Amino acid sequence: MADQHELRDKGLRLTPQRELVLAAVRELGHATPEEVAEKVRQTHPGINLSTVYRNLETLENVGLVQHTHLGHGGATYHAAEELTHLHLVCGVCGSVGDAPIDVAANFVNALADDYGFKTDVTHFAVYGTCSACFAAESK
Amino acid sequence: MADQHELRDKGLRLTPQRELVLAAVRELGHATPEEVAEKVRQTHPGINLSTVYRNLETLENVGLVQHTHLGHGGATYHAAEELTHLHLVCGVCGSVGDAPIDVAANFVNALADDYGFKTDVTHFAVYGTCSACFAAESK
DNA sequence: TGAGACTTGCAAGTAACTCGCAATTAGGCT
DNA sequence: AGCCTAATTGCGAGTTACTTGCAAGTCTCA
Repeated sequence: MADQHELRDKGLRLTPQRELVLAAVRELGHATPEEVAEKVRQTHPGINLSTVYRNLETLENVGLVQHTHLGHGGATYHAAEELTHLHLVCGVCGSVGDAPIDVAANFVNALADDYGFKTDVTHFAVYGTCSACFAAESK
Repeated sequence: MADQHELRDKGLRLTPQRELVLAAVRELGHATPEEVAEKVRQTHPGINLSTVYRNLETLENVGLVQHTHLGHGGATYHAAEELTHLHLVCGVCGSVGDAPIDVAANFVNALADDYGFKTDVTHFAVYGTCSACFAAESK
């Protein structure tokens, strides 16, 4: 029942929709609001898209999920506990790879030291060309 | 007249709209399509927004401009020759700072060595909190 | 100068959210 | 256990930021 309490603990009401949205985000890893809605509809067909949007926002406010910009405009949501990696988005094939935050540690520190800028590397994706596409491209 | 040839050289037709869009991007540094349109309207009031979008796309295809995602969904355009810096977007105040690409060199290399991922650091903004907001936040 | 391809302007269309509001429902209280 | 109030949901309309189809206009090259 820890699952029921984490929402209550944050001062949120425990509604089926809310639980399902959170569960969907966790299960999907990273997903657009649309994908979350689709997932939730498997068990709760009537859920409205705006409810999904509002719940994602609410859950984000209390720190249970976070969104990341992977490009093209739309945001994708992650469970907060999974946000331990950064996203490598390939501009050619569109794939999204992961890399541990550590690889960016130097970069983050440099920005902090030189510009006082406190970087959240997970919020935006890192754009480039993945190894597969790079190999294909340069052939 | 080099200005007229650079478009022709790329195999593009030289239309007033096209020139003005390119000039606007250069003058504005970084701008949304909407801002480009507004700028162009100062000298060419009738220009249509879709013409701006299409020209930005065309100019991007031939490498004269590039777009960057600064968050919130919209893209901003830059003249290709100005893309020598990365963008530090503050999530609190929304300001966009610049930093030379060099600070990311280590990071880019690490990604290349460990993941074969060829990063284009200028394409996506770097998200975080600027020094001013960080100071204000932690008070 | 003339033909043909490329461009533009315009209007309608689409995608992805956002907002207002009435009906519903969770939770604390008694 | 039942009630009351505020939070939440569903729904429809509205908004924002582009995208697309097409006819009319314009640039190039021969």
